[in-house]
Amino acid sequence: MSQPSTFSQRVYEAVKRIPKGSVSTYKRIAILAGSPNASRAVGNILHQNPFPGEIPCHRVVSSSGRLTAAFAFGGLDAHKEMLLRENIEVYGNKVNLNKYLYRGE
DNA sequence: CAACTGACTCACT
DNA sequence: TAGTGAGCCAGTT
Repeated sequence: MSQPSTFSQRVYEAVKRIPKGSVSTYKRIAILAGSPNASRAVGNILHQNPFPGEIPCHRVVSSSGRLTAAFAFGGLDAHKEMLLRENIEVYGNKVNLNKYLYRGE
């Protein structure tokens, strides 16, 4: 736990770090995981979602604040509902990154 | 071991 | 504004 071996492990940790009421982008997670260009890998890893409930993947959106259409829990609709539940306003299928984006510390 | 896929992003037309 | 192409990374087959 002190030394996450796989990139995926680091991705999970980064996603879990996102505070409630905030969102993060795949790119941001990739950077936190150690690879700024691994945005694709992040999406793939989250899609596997080995720990639904522990990994708030619904707080992870694309770089433009767009929600994912292939959400593992039920689709874009479920994704939107979860964001609304976190007090995050969703415009159509997008969120205001300028307002909800978690900039880390 | 090599190739393909995929919740991505950026740039150009 | 919208659509297409190329580049990058990790995991799976």
